[in-house]
Amino acid sequence: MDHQQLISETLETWAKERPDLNFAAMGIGLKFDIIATATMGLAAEEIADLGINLGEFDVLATLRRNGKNGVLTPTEIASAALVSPSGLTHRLTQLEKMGHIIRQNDPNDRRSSLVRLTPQGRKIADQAIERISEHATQTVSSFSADEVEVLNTALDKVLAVISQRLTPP
Amino acid sequence: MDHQQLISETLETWAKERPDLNFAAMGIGLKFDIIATATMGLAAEEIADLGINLGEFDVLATLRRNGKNGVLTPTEIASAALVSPSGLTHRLTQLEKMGHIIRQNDPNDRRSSLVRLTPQGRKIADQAIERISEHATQTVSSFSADEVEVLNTALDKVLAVISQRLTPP
DNA sequence: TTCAAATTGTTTGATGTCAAAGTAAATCGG
DNA sequence: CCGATTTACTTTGACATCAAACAATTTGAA
Repeated sequence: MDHQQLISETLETWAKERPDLNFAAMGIGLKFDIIATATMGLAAEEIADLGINLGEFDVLATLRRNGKNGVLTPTEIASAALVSPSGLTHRLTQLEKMGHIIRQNDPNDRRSSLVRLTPQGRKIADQAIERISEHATQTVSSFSADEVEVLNTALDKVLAVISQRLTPP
Repeated sequence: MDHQQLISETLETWAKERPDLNFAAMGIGLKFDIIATATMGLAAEEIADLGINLGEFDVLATLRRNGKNGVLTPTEIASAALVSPSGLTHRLTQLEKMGHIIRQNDPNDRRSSLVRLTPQGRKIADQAIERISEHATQTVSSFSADEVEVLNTALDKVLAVISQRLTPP
């Protein structure tokens, strides 16, 4: 059974068992989840043979995007990559083992450290972003410019609502 | 920094570092991921005090939706809940400990078993679906009927494309 | 009938994540 | 200047998940 069928069947059977409830909105949430899971899974496959997963890519990308130096503190990376401090420590340890980053002492703050992208790490980041952006472009290649805009607008509106909900009024 | 800002900043800095690539489509994927993560996180919070997580809810829901008996085999549940066999075993073990389901022998196939929702499990499933559907409805309550339809249409189109990609041509 | 192949569910081992506790250092109020 | 608080990162412990190996059983073809 494919995903669309799974979703519609879920909504239909729920409607039958609980006709007192409204499942239209829940269906939207379900679609988001399935799309996001599939999209991220495909992106992960694109870079798997580079030896990194999406979380590690996110760290490399954050450093790579950050302009000329490719140097950030763990705290800066963690907030940009939406990962917990402990999660980041693990990612950095892995990336350091692979030689994609190095950890240096921060001369201005001995609690902190400086995470620096190595030339090798930069190369991997570039290969990964090429593949990921290209794959994403392919995925929506059947959409017209109008459709892409409609989609983006809708997503932005949902994002705005979600942000409100995350920061309770 | 909020999510929308994080996304736009990510796309802008990438565009600056790699002007040779196109990041519009990747931004859409990023939005999907952030929306889905937030939505699922909020849904999980809604049911946390019932003592179950979203994965366990999915199992209870699958049984609850399944009509009169509330009985399915593990294989049937796994395919409906998009979980691996080993992941399902763990969920069933937890739910059995809580008294929400029981595992019985399948009289027709001794390799298999029958998973049955207990009255208590049914009650939890009903409470959970009430909260989750209501919360989802609230989330899109600021959308017009038209906007909801536009969103659903767009999501269906994305789902269709994703399904193709998952089953390579 | 018989035995190889397929199916069903569990176990095992590994991974990636987070929350909370821990360690070390910087900051700030008195 | 000094002690309490805050900040920065790591360590520890717990958890959910998956893939692969496994054990038990059924199916199906010769």
